[in-house]
Amino acid sequence: MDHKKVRVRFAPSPTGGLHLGGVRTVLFNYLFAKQHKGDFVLRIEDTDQTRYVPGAEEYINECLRWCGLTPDESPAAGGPYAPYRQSERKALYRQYAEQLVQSGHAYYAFDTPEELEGMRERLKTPENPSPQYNHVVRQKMRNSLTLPDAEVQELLAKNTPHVIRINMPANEELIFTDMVRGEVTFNTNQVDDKVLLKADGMPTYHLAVVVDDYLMKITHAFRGEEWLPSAPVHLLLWKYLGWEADMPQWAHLPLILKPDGNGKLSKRDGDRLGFPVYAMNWTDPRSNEFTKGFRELGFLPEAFINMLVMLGWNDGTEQEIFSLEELIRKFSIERVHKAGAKFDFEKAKWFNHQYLVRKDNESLAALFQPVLAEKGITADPAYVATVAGLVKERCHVINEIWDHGFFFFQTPLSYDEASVKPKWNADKEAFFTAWSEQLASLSSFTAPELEASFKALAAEKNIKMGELQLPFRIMLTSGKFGPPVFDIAATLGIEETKARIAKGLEAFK
RNA sequence: GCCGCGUUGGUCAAGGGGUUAAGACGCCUCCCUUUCACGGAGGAAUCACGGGUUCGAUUCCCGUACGUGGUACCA
Repeated sequence: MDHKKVRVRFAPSPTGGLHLGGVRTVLFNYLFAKQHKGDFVLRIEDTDQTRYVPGAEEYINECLRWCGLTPDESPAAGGPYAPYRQSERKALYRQYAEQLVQSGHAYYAFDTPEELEGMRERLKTPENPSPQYNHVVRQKMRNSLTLPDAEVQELLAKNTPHVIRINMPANEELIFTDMVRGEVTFNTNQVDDKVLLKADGMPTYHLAVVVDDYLMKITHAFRGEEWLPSAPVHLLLWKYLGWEADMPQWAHLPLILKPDGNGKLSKRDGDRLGFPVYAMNWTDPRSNEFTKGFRELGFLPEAFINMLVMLGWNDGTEQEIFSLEELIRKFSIERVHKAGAKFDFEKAKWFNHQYLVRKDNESLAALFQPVLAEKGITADPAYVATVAGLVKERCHVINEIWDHGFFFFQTPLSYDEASVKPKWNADKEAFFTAWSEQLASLSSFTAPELEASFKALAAEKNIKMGELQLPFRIMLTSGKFGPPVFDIAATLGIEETKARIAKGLEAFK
């Protein structure tokens, strides 16, 4: 093989939020590059000016930063092959398209959008619902293959709007080796004369991807499986441009599918099924449509990444939890699955839970502070860390720390009285009144101390612990949930504990 | 329609001519815990179908079915 430095790229178009599948493509690119001590470049494919969405590029940068998958070269960071935004490379592409026209591998086409539409309408039949501009149809269209030379020259001279199309050969078998699928075969009859250069002078994806991959010395091209059908166009372009020897190795990654079948996972499915599809919150600046993201839902980036990598890849062992460093070491494109994977949000939450439990309390507290701030609550970092430590094993996402620990930040307003009242009596009331009184005499307000004195008094008054613990819990938390009661009391502190006992006693009467 | 790609429990998946066909998520039962979780022990559940090849196919080949992607001056 060769000894070229590995260079890969992620080439999104800035049209909106970054999809799960996009992040996974980034991840595979990144892991492969880092494993081979290569470069990972971010290239923005903004050749469709009508679809450009302001803010989308910044959003992509921020997603990558959050995930810890920072590109070595990008529009923001620059690099030896700048610019990395295709709109800024516009002037570059035309010469290559013209070169292809010269060599007979491409031609000018003057058909207007209306004429194309008309052709499709005319040729459409039940057997052929989408007629292509192919080697037979092009004979009847207005292009430099059918028009007299003089007319072509005149049209060009008059700046008549035109595109440049690839001249797909008839009936050629194209074979290439895909890193995940092995040998893949196509017949050129099945692919149409794709537009290479649009009327506005911008290249289409097809031209831009090969020109830029060549110019940027990309060695391995990973992209979603949806690109497989247009691979023959790209293969031919590499060949016709005379760059065959430098063509990257292709890897078409399996898609991430809807959990309930039928198609690629889309952000619509997330809304419909109640889970995020985008990495981070995204608001479309034009429609103001809001789509929630994994980050804001309370996912940890390392868990998000781990969950994504397992969708289509495994190392052959039973291990499921991997750090980024470990993934860089162990990842192999050969072990990537060929088939698409249905997204399972339950499993995604399980991954996050694994990371939540392992994470230190201080970090969790820091991540949880914004959630508290949103509720107008200010709390001491050390206190929040204690709470996080107490409730984390029952949370799937950061935000759930609130669901399982809200009572650490606010006194219960109402109680699960149905679980207390039926068995409530004067003896129990007396117990709590007495115990509350003696709290001040404890040598330390800690869980073991509290439990010891609680037990002692219960024994003295001849009441079973179980009969007492539940009411106590409900006084403190309002319901049947939460960490061990004495841990809660110890965390709350003596004043708050006494206050809650008093308040509970009132409510249970 | 045509073309490409795919198909191991509900989901993610290991395996790959002879196996009791791993493991994880989820689900169910029990234990732990007089809360909820964590944890532990069990359980139900899988090789799409039909032909070959073979002494033997989940595994190799061919069909079929199904799924999925593409079929734009979108990426």
